[in-house]
Amino acid sequence: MDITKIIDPLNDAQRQAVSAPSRSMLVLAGAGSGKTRVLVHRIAWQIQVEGLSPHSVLAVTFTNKAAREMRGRIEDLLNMSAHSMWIGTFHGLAHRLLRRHAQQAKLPETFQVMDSADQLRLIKRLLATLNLDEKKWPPKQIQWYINAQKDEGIRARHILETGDLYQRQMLIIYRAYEELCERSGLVDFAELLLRAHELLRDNEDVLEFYQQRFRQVHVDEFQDTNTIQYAWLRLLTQGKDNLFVVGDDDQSIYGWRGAKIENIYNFQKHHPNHQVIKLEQNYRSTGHILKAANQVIANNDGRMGKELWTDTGDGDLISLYAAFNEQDEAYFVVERIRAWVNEGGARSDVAILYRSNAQSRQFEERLMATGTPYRVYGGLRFFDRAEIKNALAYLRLTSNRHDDASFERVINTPARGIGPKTLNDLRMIARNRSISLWAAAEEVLGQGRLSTRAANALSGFMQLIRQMAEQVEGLELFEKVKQVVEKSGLIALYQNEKADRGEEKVENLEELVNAARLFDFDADNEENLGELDMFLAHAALEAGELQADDFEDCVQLMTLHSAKGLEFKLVFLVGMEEGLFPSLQSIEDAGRLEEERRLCYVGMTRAMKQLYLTYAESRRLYGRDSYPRPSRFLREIPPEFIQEVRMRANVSRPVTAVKPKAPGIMTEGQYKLGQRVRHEKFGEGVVLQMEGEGAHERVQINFKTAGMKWLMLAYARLETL
DNA sequence: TTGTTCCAGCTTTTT
DNA sequence: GCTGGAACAA
Repeated sequence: MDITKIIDPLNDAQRQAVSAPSRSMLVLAGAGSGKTRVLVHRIAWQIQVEGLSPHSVLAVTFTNKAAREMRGRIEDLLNMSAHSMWIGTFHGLAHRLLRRHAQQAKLPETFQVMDSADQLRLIKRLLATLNLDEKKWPPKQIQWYINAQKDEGIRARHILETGDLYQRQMLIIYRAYEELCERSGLVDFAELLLRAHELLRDNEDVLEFYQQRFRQVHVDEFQDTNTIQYAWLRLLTQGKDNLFVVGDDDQSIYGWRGAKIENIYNFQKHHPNHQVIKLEQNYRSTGHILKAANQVIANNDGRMGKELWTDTGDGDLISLYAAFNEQDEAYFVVERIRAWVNEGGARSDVAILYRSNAQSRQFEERLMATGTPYRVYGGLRFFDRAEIKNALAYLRLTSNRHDDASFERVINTPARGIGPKTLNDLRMIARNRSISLWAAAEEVLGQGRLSTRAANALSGFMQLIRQMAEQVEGLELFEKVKQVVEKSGLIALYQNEKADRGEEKVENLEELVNAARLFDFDADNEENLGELDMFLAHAALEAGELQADDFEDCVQLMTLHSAKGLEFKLVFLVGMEEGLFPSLQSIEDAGRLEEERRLCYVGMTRAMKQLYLTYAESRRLYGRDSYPRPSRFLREIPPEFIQEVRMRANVSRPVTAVKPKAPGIMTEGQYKLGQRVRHEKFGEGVVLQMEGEGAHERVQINFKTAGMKWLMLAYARLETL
């Protein structure tokens, strides 16, 4: 047995965590301290050294990506398939449990998972049937309310009626919502977790089975768990002392969506026999970056206490740039990126991180103007697109006719003359009789109380669904999808769409067929689902990153939230201004301000080599000019770690002066065309072209050995020969 | 059924 | 100041 592979790459603290005897364990893993590595090696250790069966392993993450990575790394390390281990997201694993025990979970075998967009639509529909005004009862707010209740494990029947009108109305809606989901066999994301918890709580045999099976339970990003997730973990590990959690209280940035940092403290209370191990050695960033980040986060109260360190030296100072306005900020950042690339850096090693998505535009424009490839994270995901959802709705209906959400979605897409009036009638009947819309439609048609036109349209639609279901029977999955996409008329609909995006939608539908072809169906899956239902669940649970240009060398643009867990050699943390970061909404509340500070900590610790902080002295926000003060987080960084960058030659450059300059040949300035120069790194070369002026002046040089390069004059430190 | 106009709202996001 | 959604008109 070769355990050196498992143990050797670890430092002392990591090794201690990995090789500790089975017990409750809390690993406080600072940013870049090898958190995933510890988790992966811990599991490998237990299997190889302690003889744990892979079958007895449960490992839970938050994202599909993290789950995939963990599985992959375990397989690499152990050189075996991790097939029999339960490694997945909370939602994915809850889904699996519910499929296996649908009956005991009091769910129909055919239940379908809906994503948040589906949920929102369902709520809007519900409001209509309840005759409630969306203005007075915003659907978003209702969605938030319902999910918040579920995250806390609270059902409508647990809520006591109070005199509060708002509360009472919410309760009425929550009740009706539960009823509707029940009837349609629909399960939202929060419901997956809550149901799974109830399943274990209320069925002793099921609980015992899984308690026996999962001898070791591992959790990633524990600081992000919410109440019900932790309760679920506790049930599974009750009385077993076998819960191994990894997390970082300083990186808890999802409090606003129900994550309970308190779970870390409660873990210690609930597991008196637990051990805490801190991972503080950082393998990512330079000393200056870490020291600055430590100082910032030290301003928070009630931390578990952790200080990152590195033995690889201090590195460069952190650069601070005070931009004239947001355009100047973008100009500066992009020029720096170009200098980085000119000096041989990869664009994919560079990230621009911002607090809110709206900030990306300025940078995109500059990047575009300079022809710098970039990629913005956090756009629409593949399975979130309307055309894809429509196709899936048709597929769902062929599989389960009583899926009301899907029924409503496509009953008039493409338009077939079934208007709101007919639909409303159906809704009323369905609601009064507690049946599905499909059943209501059948009934109405049987009674013949619709106008001929409406009746024809409706029966035409139902006929179409029945026909599709029949035709598709027995076909391969991708054939099914292909048939449905065509027969439903969706392709034709989008082909005729004159707007430029019609073509793209058709392509996306083709891509869906392709996704179905590539779908890796596990025939003896533990959920005993058919291939189609499995595919549908996959679509809901995994929204799918769709960037095909992953391979292109791109500058990365994303919010601070989506940057968590990633690392880049060169990081720009932009918009460091009061009101933006920390955001206006968080400034008043001490708790939320601390979360912003953690976000700042997360952002800073993404940087490996160089960190730039920028803010604008004036910024156009919501149509008016604002003159924000620099972020308080800047003041929390000791000045000795910061170097101020002043790139502007003339301080009061007019706003509009920052235009992309056409590359032209200029002979001004210090250098002349054909001038021979020497560069520290690239050696000797000849100046071929020049552009820009003042601090933005750049020259193109053909180096003897390093080839053609564009260099920023201000930084290149060229020596004339 | 489609196109236009008007108006509120405006962090962060995974499943 | 822009955007998305809803209301309204043709």
